[in-house]
Amino acid sequence: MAIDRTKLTEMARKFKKLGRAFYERPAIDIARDLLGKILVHRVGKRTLRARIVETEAYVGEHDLACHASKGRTRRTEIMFGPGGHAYIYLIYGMYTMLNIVTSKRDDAQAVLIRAAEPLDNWQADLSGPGKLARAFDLTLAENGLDLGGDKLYLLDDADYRPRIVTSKRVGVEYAQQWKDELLRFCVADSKAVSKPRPWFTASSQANSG
DNA sequence: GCGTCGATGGCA
DNA sequence: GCCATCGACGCG
Repeated sequence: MAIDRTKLTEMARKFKKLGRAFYERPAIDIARDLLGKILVHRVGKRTLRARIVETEAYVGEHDLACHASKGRTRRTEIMFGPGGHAYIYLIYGMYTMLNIVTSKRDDAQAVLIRAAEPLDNWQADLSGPGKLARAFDLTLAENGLDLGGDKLYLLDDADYRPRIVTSKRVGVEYAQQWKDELLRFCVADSKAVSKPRPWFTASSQANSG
């Protein structure tokens, strides 16, 4: 059968790999913009793909929830580098968290990828940062990967315009005044968003399906 | 459905 | 001694 040239051109326009210009902006903007984007990890013969539906912004050294607020250490060094790299760290001795380093060199900001909807008929539960990183086979060995490469990267989906809900970040009770900042971003009504779901109150969540 | 608890290891 | 978590367990 003949190659559908029109369709290929359309796909190329719609699903462009995100590059330097996208990443070298503030984390708060990128956290919003990443909703609906497609995360890709090529591991062996497999290509794992999912649509991002939940993120959190960690906005710099002054943000007490941001690891960079501890200053430059071996762990946080990657955050102080240029945007467009993966910051992956171990938490609770058994889970890794995938973050996207944003902004420019010496401005340590990042976006945590918290949940996604699997694509390509991939049956996986990606509703939570630990589950997502595990399913995507992301370990400390992938820390620092350049998202401009062909191993781990993000694709735009130019026509996807989700409705967005903001809420407080999860698990940062220690961060004093920063714990209540609305820096968590979710695709409204996506079933893949992790708990607590920001669009339900405690009681309505108990009464729903 | 909801609260509580413990696993488990890098890092400062 | 902390953790940007998760799943198992007990409750009534």
